[in-house]
Amino acid sequence: MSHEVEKRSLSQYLEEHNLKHTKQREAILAAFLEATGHITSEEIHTRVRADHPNIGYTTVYRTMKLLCDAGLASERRFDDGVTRYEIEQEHHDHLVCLRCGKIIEFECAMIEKTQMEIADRYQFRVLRHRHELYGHCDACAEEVSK
Amino acid sequence: MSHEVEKRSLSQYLEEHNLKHTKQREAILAAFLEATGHITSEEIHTRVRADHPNIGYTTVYRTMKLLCDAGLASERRFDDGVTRYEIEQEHHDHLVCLRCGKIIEFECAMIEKTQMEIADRYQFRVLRHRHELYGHCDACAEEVSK
DNA sequence: TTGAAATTGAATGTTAATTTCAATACGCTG
DNA sequence: CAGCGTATTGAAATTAACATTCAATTTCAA
Repeated sequence: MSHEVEKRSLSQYLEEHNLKHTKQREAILAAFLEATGHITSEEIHTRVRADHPNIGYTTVYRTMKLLCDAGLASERRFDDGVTRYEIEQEHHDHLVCLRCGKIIEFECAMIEKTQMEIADRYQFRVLRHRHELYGHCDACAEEVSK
Repeated sequence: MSHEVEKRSLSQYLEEHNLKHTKQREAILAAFLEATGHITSEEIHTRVRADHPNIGYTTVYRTMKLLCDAGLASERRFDDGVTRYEIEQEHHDHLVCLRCGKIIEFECAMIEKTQMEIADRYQFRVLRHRHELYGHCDACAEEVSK
């Protein structure tokens, strides 16, 4: 059985917060971890339903919020207006293809540093940021120019 | 009379696209230009109503889209989920205070350059980007720490 | 096993954006 | 300057995504 670390992490969070350990939560966590990339609650719902036909969308929706609180997932909302979830990991930013929806992650210490300098200049305390580059990925750029 | 340049610019756009020149469009443009900063259609509607009580929200909404198409305004949507409009100008990014809503503009050639280098690395053609730093402005940071 | 408390999920509510459609205004054309 | 085709207007309805409600059900500690 995989994802043992995450399962334990969820259990710990549930215990610490006097929340209950349910099959639904377990199943949703598993479905989320098995998927790769940036996935919507809808998509997670579809996947989780394959094995657990009675799990409702609302439960998926609420569980994803819970996984975010528990530090296992993080929420992203790009310009298409739908919320997606990704596995929580080191901070990074995104390249988003406007044609095929492909999402590439990047991180750049230089930009992070520069951005703090800018904030300082305005006496601004940065709590979080978003930095997204929208355009066309390699394959789509080729298609478009045809 | 002020905003002559913008008025002419709008007229030209309307003519070129076989659209009609109406009092509403004129009034909405004026209200938008008189306001400073990042304003919602709601707010523009309220302002324009002071002088023109019969102009409906829908018209403001549509006219703001039109002004964007005409290159006079640009649309922004920060993490609070409401769309705001700003006067079209040189490219820049934003610092957004999560407490008071204050929006500070910044621009940084260094970051722009670095970001293009990153895109190149992934063979990605950037068409636009968003770079937003969320946190507390000077005054709010002080309040919060009290 | 039992019962208080948390969870579930269908249905409903919310919020902001967007579209519909009948009435009206614009601005050519004659 | 009157007529007329087309664009525009604005109130109301619709949509889309997120969020909440509540009665029924499940969990888990005692």
